[in-house]
Amino acid sequence: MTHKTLYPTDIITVLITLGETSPQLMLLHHDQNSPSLEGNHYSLQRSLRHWVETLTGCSIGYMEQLYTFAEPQKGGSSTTTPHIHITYLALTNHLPLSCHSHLYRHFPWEDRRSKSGNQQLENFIARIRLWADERTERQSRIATAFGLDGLPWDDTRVLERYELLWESGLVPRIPNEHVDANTPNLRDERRLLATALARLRTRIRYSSAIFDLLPPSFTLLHLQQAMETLSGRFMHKPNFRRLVLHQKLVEETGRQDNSAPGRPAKLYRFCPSAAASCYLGAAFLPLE
Amino acid sequence: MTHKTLYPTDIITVLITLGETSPQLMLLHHDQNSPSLEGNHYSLQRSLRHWVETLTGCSIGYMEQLYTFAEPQKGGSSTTTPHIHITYLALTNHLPLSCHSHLYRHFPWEDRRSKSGNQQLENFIARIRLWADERTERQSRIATAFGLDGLPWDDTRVLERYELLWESGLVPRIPNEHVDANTPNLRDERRLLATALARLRTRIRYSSAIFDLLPPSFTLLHLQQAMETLSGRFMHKPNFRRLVLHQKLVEETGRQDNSAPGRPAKLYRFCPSAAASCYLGAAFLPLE
DNA sequence: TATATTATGCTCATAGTGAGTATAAACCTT
DNA sequence: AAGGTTTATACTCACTATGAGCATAATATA
Repeated sequence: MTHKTLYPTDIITVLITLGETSPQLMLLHHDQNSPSLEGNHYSLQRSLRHWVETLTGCSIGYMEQLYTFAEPQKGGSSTTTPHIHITYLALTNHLPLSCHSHLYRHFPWEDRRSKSGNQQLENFIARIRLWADERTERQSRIATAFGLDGLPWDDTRVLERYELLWESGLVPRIPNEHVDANTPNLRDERRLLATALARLRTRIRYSSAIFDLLPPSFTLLHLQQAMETLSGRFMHKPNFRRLVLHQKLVEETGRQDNSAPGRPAKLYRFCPSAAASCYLGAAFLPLE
Repeated sequence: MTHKTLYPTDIITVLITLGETSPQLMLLHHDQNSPSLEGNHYSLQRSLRHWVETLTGCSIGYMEQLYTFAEPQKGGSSTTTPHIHITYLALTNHLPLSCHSHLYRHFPWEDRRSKSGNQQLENFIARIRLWADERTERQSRIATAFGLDGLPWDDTRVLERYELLWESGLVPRIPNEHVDANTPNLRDERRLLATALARLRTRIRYSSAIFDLLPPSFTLLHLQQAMETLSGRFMHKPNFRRLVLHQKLVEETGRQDNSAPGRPAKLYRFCPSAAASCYLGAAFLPLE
């Protein structure tokens, strides 16, 4: 019997909450100092969920495995056994702790609602086209990633965009700052965050995951703004309402929200019975 | 400095080809006996691709990481350090080796084209409803997974279906046979295969991955039958043609296919320029 | 009472889809 | 050579979802 190859492995959870204008995130690093988790994939996610919940005091809704990253150990050559980072995405509607950070601070160009984000994006596109030069391979990657040459902007292509910016040197290759103090030793942490944002945007589009980021009752505008914050795009209000109501995704609570000016909005609650075939990927307003 | 937690880790590649009536698969197990791979996630997939290609003599098209499974080591309790299996999905249009197996042999109920598959599914549904009893939690999982109570059949929910069948005991919990001789020691290998089939069906629906399973030139019927084989459903021929041609996914080669009886069909080739916003998830015929 | 502000409801043109039918081009049989 | 079989390809029609914009309702405030 030969020896098994042993890799240093840790588990990183990207915990997402909804902020005012940006998704908030918190990284939780499960490693050798943490209590050991159950050992099979059925129970691993369950016990990881419990560990995160007790550590942060929040209640996690949607959770899924994101990606497994491998990176060379510090100082080692590229063929020494790499570090393994198994990463998870978790959503919560309330986080008692406050040591989290704005996701769009790391990716301002992913927020197409803001003037500054659009300007930075425009700047990037101009410069990355120079980098691409005449190479058609690069040009077509750029076109699909950034929605050029008649192709539409796809908010879920976060990772493609980040990789192109990284390759072209438009974002610094070695980050000199970290998300928070107890950050894991992932060399390029933004790659993980880009993966998380991409997955998140896919999930809120094709599943009812958005409701795990909202309080139990909400107005349709709250729901719309949550979608807008996460997708980084504005939506058409009447069409968004039609989209949600037509699918019977929500039901009236009978109460109203009087905190805002104007006509008070009805409060709704999520209707899980219609969640199976949920689709919220329409009703976006055109960009620029 | 504390010790890092070390896990025995291997990499399993699920290599998929197109057979006559079923997807074919081959599992490739990269472990301590294999040459070591490059250590970061950029190069890991690249060197894994190269390793698989030289080992099998095929040329891999689409490739992506699937999922990372953890399972307790044999004989160990549930809290000892688990085995880690990092798994990848890879597609090829030609495999010189012949030691592969029919995917639907493991999941006959996933092939809705065959009489026997439909009958087994019907049988399963009847029996799993008894298992669910009055528990609404289980009932709703069953309804979305199997497309009951007015919900549509979703061919990508392979894993949900397999998990329900596993939990209810309708498929044996400990498999007594293996896919091939040099199979990895994954306790429940069918779970990996179900994950692979689910991902595969999603990819051919929303990307141009199907063309990596076809030869360079093909008729529209070849293309349709490839989609039918992988999704396990029949499609509406005129509508499928319209779907493909309208998106300009293919272009004529000028040649014809005279091997089949009847009017000869035009041979087409894939048109990568239109691949960015590829969608082949329509034109399915109704079931039953 | 008038006005601002927001919620909610409605219309209309268009594109995509499901379902079915009609024609075209090959071969085979007699 | 004529007619039939088989498959490819083209077309029609109804319906639904969507994009875009407009109209009305209900509250607060001046």
